[in-house]
Amino acid sequence: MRNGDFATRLIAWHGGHGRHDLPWQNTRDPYRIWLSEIMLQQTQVDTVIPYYARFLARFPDVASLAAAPVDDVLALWSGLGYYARARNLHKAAQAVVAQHGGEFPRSAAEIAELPGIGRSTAAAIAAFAFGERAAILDGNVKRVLCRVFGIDGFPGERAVEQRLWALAEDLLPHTEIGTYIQAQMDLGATLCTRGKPACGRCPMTPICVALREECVGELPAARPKKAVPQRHARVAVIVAGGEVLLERRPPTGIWGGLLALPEIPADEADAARWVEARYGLAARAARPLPVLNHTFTHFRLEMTPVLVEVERRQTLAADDDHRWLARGALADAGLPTPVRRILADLAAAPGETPQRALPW
DNA sequence: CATCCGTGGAG
DNA sequence: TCTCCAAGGAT
Repeated sequence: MRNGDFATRLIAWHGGHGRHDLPWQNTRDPYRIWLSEIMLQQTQVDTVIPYYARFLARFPDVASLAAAPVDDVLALWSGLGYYARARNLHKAAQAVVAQHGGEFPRSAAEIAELPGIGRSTAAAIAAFAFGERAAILDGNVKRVLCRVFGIDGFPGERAVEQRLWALAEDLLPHTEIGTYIQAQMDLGATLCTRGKPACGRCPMTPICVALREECVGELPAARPKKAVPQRHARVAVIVAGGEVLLERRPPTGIWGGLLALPEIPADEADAARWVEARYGLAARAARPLPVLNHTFTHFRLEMTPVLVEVERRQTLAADDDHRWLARGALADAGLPTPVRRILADLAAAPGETPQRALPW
């Protein structure tokens, strides 16, 4: 087959069977396209849609995003994961304002210089917004190419990925780039899916190597298995006067830069004493709350929240790294999902004694 | 280059 | 309950 057949089939299929009404389509505004591409990194369409709408309502353009405090950006990202995306998005917006006069750069090469934007994302933005002839290589494209061209080996391996990039470049049509890029994503997302691909409705049926050799289910090759480590953490739910103390996490590592519950050192037996010593707050009592398990891609975390009620919060003033959060402000705070869950459960649970008001 | 970085859906 | 990984990028 000729390379051109791939694009021709794809574009023809997309007219009648592709997706045309996603919230980030039907625009050439690079800001809206950029935001969607970042949110969609390692994240499925249905998950992104409500976040995308809320984010755009609050930050309709690059200038408003650049001018915002990073905490406001993280708050709108809360629950979406991979929070470095939000921090990089904010940094990139400021770079567009400071270094490009508020105008989004127009070439894939320049776009890729911005933080959080790699080769594939830069190509998608340049293609959709400016019609540049640039290849993408996301999960959808990797899966489709591995199957249609019968490429074996785990796509995360350098050699396989290089081969896929070269192939993606070779397959690029000379016209209708935006449609072609979108069609690649649509084919992978709606027909050539990971499990149960709909080969019967696929435009690549006549040319698909995996289909012909009956190895669609084996391609692309799976990621090599690795043991997932189990970690444990105790976190302090420090409550005073209906507010809970949050502490900013270090800029690197899990939940970097987010406000979260303070982590109690593993060798610290007495949570109440630790709170008194570290924060100068007089603790009345400490009691464990229900354990919560959270699974990440690369480890599991068993979190044990310990409720520590303190006399008053005046001795520890809020600063940039410490915040007292009222229950009503929970929804608007940039918290990691398990922390949000712990606090929501606490707010919903009955008090320790029926007569006493909820601690928070 | 292998590892790290979140969360939720699907099977 | 468990596995696998989705519109990847930074280090």
